[in-house]
Amino acid sequence: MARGAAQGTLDRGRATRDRLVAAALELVGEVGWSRVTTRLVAERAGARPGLVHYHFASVEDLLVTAATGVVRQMLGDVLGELTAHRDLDTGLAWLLGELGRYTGTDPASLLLTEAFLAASRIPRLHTDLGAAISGFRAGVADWLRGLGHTADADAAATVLAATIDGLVLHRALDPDLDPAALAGPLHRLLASGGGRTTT
Amino acid sequence: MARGAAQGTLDRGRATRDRLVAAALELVGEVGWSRVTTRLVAERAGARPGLVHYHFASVEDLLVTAATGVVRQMLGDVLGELTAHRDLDTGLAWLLGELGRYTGTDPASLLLTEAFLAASRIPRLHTDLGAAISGFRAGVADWLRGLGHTADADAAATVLAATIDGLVLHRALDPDLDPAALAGPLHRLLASGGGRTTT
DNA sequence: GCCCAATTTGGTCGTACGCCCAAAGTAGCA
DNA sequence: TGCTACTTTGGGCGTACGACCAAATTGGGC
Repeated sequence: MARGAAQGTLDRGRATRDRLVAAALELVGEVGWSRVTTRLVAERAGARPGLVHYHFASVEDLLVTAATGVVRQMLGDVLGELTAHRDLDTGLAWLLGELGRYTGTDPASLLLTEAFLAASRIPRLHTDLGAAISGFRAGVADWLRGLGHTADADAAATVLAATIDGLVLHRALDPDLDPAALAGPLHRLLASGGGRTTT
Repeated sequence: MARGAAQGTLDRGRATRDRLVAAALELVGEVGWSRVTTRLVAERAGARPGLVHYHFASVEDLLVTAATGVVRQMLGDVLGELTAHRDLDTGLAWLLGELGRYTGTDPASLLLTEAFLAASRIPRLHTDLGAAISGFRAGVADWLRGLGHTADADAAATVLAATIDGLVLHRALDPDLDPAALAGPLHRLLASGGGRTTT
C-alpha cells in the first residue's frame, strides 16, 4: 500500500498517516472508541475523509493500529523506568507518583481502558494487547526477583499490574483517590519476606 | 410518566419496562455500550422500537438506569458475602473463587467495565457509580478493621477494590490468569501485622 | 357496560455513518 | 522533460440511527 518507490512522496504519505493515527488516539479518549468516525478523524488531522480509507482498510483498522502502538510504548516506558530503580521503596514511590499523573479521565487513561474493552471484541487487538501486558508482567517479576523477592514474584507482579489498571479505573470515579497514600499496603504486597509466603 | 391510576395496567407497564432494562443489560455486554440502539433493545425485549422512548427519555437514560441498578446490586451482594466471613483466609478464598467466575469476557464483566468508562462522560452515572464504589470500599475497610487490621484498613481496602476490577480487566486478555494463584500476595496486602506498617 | 388513562403500535423525518471510486495533483527518476 | 507511482480530492451510494407522534388498543374503576 506504500512500498517500493520514491522517497519523498513516501515520507509525505507517512507523515499524513501519522497525523491520522495521532488524531484517532486523541479522539478515542475524547469521544470513546466506537464514536470515532472517518469524518471526525479527518477533520482533526486536517485531511479529507477519503484519505482515511486510503491509508487504512477501515476505521477499526486505524484504531487497532493506533491503540496497539501507543499502549505498547506506554507499558515499555513504565517498565523501563520502574526497573531502573534498584530498590523497592524508590521504585514504588516513583510508580505511585507516575500513577498520580493519570487522573483516570485524561485521554491517555481512557484510551487504555477503551483498548482493553475493544480487545474483547477484536481478535487482533486481543492478541497484541495480551502480549504487551504479558511482557509487562514478566518484566516486573524479573525486577522483583532481582531485588531478592524469592517466593511468588510472578503472582505479585500479576497483582501489581492489575492494581495499576484498577486504580486508573477507580480514579476516574473518585478524584480524591491518592495513589501515594497506598504505599503501605502495596509495599507489603511486593515484599517477599514477612510471615506468610510459602503456606 | 406512569403514576396515579389503575393497578393492573401499571403492572403491565412495569413488566415491560423491566424487560427493556434486562435487554439493555444483555446488549451492553454483547455489543458494547454505545452500540446499543433503540431497535436492538426493542427486538431483544420483544417490543416495538417506539416503546423505548415511551418508558425512557432516551437510550442513554435507559442504559444509565440499567447499569446503575445492576452494579449497585452486584457490589452489594459481594460485600455482603465477603464480610460474612469471620477471618481473612476464608474470606479471601471465597473472593478469589468468586472472581474466577468472571472470565472478563462474559456480559457481566464487560458491563462493569463499560459502565466505568461511560461514567467518565455521563455525570449522573459518574455520581451514582462513584457512590456505589465508595460504599464498597468503606464496607471492606470496616470488615478488615473488625478482623484486627489496625494500621491502614482504608488504604488496603482501596487497593483491594482496584485490584478486583483490574483483574477482571486483565483476565479478559489472559484466560490463563488464575485468581486463586494470587492468594499469597493478596494475603500479605490485607494483613496489618508484618514488618512495615507505620513507617 | 361505559369511560378514560395508561400503554402500545407502526411509521416518518432528518442526520450521520462507512465505504467506495474516478479524477486530479505531486514529486522523484530516467 | 516526460514518465510513473504515490497521494489526495470531492462527491456519492446505501444503510442505520435517534427521536418523535398520531392513532389504536388495553383493562381497571365507576
